[in-house]
Amino acid sequence: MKVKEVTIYDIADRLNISSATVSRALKDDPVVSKKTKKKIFELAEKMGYRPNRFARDLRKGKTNTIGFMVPKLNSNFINSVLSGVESVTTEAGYDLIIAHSSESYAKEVANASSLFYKRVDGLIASLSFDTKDTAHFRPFIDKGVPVVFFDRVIVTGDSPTVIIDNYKSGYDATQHLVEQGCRRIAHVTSSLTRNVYSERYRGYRNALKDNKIGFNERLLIINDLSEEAAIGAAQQVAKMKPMPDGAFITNDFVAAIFMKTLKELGVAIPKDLAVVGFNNDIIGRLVDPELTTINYPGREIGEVAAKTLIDHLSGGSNVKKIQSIVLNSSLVIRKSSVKK
Amino acid sequence: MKVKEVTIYDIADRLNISSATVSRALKDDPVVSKKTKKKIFELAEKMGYRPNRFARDLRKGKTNTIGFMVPKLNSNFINSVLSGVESVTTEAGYDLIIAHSSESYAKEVANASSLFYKRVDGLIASLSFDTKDTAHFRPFIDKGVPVVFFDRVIVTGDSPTVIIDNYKSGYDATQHLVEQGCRRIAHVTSSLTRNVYSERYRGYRNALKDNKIGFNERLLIINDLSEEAAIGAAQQVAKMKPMPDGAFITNDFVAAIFMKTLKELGVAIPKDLAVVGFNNDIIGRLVDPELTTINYPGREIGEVAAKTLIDHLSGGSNVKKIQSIVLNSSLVIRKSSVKK
DNA sequence: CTGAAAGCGCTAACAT
DNA sequence: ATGTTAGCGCTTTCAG
Repeated sequence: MKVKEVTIYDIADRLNISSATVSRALKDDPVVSKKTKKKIFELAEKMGYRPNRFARDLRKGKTNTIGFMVPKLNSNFINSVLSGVESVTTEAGYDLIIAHSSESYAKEVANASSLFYKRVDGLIASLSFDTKDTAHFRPFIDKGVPVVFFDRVIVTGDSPTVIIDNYKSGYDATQHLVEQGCRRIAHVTSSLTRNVYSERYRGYRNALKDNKIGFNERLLIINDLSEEAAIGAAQQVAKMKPMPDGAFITNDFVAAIFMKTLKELGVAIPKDLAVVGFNNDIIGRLVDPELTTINYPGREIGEVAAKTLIDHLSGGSNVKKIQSIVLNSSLVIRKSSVKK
Repeated sequence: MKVKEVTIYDIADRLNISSATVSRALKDDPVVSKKTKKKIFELAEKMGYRPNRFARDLRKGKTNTIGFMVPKLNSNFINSVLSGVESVTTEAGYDLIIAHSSESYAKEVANASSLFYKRVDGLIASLSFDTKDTAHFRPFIDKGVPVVFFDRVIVTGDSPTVIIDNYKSGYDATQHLVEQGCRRIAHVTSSLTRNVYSERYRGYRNALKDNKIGFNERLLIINDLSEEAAIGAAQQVAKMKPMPDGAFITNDFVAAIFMKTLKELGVAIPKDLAVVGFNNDIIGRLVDPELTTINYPGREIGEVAAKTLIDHLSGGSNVKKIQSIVLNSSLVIRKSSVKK
């Protein structure tokens, strides 16, 4: 059943020329005459020739493959990033291998090793919740395989990061709540060892401070951003006396569930409690009231990360020279936070 | 900067044995003595050896790669499927190459060709809206590369399909609306050339018929399932006189936007109009009222599709013998449809 | 149990 | 403008 594959030798034989000429012609090398090129293309087409990538990769020592390492796949944000990455890499002729860690450090380390053995030409990565260090990226750096981090990053000095200004976004979100008259603002977020969350938290703290509002540790709720955690956070907030009058929540999914749970508990939003989310997922426009959020341009992040990597790969810029690329983010005000 | 890669020859040289023995040892071939194996493993580890996949692939003539062709990536359902596929293929040691067509037939054809040239060992695919035929899958079949379709499928006789019973699901959804007292039931769906939509439509029609409700062509709204289309459908429905009292909508995202738009137009849901969606996306539980829907087990579909493919690849079952695998789906009743 | 050697298909010197 | 040839790293007969 298995049909024999056509090789450049088969083409060469039939045309009584050398395989080298065929190889050159197929790459459209200008050194080959138009006439022979034409003959070769036609015959290749006719014989159903398809180039053998392994032979080529083996010869050239590169895979034309880029690794995409993320904590999860079932997130709107990650999927936007992926679509941005995909469009750029495809355009540039690279394949993508996707690996996700389910937010586990151990799995992330395993994935790194797997991609390393698969010899990806470059890596685009965002870290898991509990990733402690970047030792597992060392092999890539040591072998000269460029790595670009996005979103959840660690600045290593070897790999650029593509991010937004999480500090400013956190500050803006909090400031907005203050301007709406909120004085007891809860912050629902996740592990503060991750830059994205710690920066947003720092923005929250500083906005409070600049408005002379004391920080209340009980209003800081740290969890794993799961559905259960979101429900728990809402229940916790509803029980507080006095109840908070605002909440800055580090992602839209959690914010949506948080709002829903509070509504079920009889809390009016935004009247009793104003809510600001993060990410600008589509979900924020489907819930009632519509969710104020921070627009986080996933697709652009993906495009920039991929472009940076490919630039480096094609000998353009050097990835080591870039520490970070910061994209614009902005507050999107909707009904969930407007008290006035 | 580029560090030379360690090969089996380097290991062989250092140990004064042949590369063949090293190769065998590395594969844990029982024919190699425990002692030499141990030495080899240790040295390989120490020298930082990593096998060269292209050399191996070149030699063996297979890529250990599976193609995943879908119409889009930004869909909850597709992502569930992907996560199911990913877990199975990773487990079995296959890489995944992902290609999406943005619902374009032309792009789908191009993707098929690209994956064909990349010599994937197998293919898992779901068709675009306007895909007319499966000629672009012919090359795979002809070369003996197995293809498994899921969700949006065409029965070819060569490739199995993994699906749910869309007819029954459509019937159940409609029947449920009838039982809630609906008599003028709109159906919002997409291109009836795709099996999923035509089958659901058939279920809708037959449920109406079995309940002696006449079919009204004006209540059938066909669009591209975009946000704009969903808004348009809602506006269209709101203007009808008499207004429909129920709607069966072919996906949850569209249903959510449809409901939201109607609510803004002053229509009470479910009282004035009951809604049933399709897919059981998380979004359905976040909107108000919560959305009645058909549970469509994406992850299981992905797992089954991948297992079927890999089974075939490892010489287990023969993919040609299976025409289709139908997984269970079921009606999930929530507030958006309950009038009583 | 181990070794020698051919060859997978392609590319890139180095000729001519 | 084209041909010759070596070799990328591995697996797999075939021999011992």
